[in-house]
Amino acid sequence: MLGLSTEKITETLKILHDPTRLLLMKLLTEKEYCVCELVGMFEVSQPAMSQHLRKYKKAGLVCEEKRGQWRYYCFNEACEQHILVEQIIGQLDDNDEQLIKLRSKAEAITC
Amino acid sequence: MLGLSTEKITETLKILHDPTRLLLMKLLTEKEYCVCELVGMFEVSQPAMSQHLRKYKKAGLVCEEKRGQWRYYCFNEACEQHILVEQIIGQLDDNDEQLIKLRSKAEAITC
DNA sequence: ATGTTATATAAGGCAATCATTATATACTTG
DNA sequence: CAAGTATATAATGATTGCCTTATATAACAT
Repeated sequence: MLGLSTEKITETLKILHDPTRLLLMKLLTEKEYCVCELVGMFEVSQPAMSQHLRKYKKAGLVCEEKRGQWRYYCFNEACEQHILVEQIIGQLDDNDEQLIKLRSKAEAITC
Repeated sequence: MLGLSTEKITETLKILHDPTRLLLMKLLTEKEYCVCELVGMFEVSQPAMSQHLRKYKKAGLVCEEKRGQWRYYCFNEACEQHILVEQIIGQLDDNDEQLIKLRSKAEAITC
């Protein structure tokens, strides 16, 4: 086991220490979402969501796919930090109220 | 497995996203240190170290023991977030240069 | 081509974080 | 008790982070 550098770990924790980004990452490990869905689910502004996603992208945490006028994001399972990320979100209570609400909202959204 | 709340996880990540506090936590899981040792090892000011330790303490991450004029700190293995913390520091490369330097400095310090 | 929708980027403001300087507390030693 | 050492706390200032507003880009529809 080689392990990660201090810098890589702190970079990852800086990204996931935000509640929106922590829950968002949990969802992105389960399936892909397009930006407009995420904006609706989290009730944040479109630029705010876009900036959250940019942080993930800069750290290599997500895959991005453009289809039509939409961009879909999901967790990049091949990233260097994938075990760390999986362990962190694995600590989340699966019955977390916010998570349940987010998932139910997702179903109601059509971009 | 119950899991932790979003707030508890983000609180913990906020504490460990700082490189000094990440490495420091790694050391505190191995053995106890007094504040003056830590100040010498990390080459930070005494108040800065004291404030780092206060953050740990506020989050319940450390045990504190006063012996003589020294205060010794170590990881609180009974804390709610102990698995999360152990997983995060478990990702650290054990041969991390900074870690090796810190440990060798520790031996040279006598308060 | 024009308008509309989806998304990104840039610029600005406010709040949180981190280190520093200064001061306080508490124990120890003479 | 006075001086010294270890530690904590408070106040200030600089930096960073996150959101907002405004604007740009790109795909699609008419």
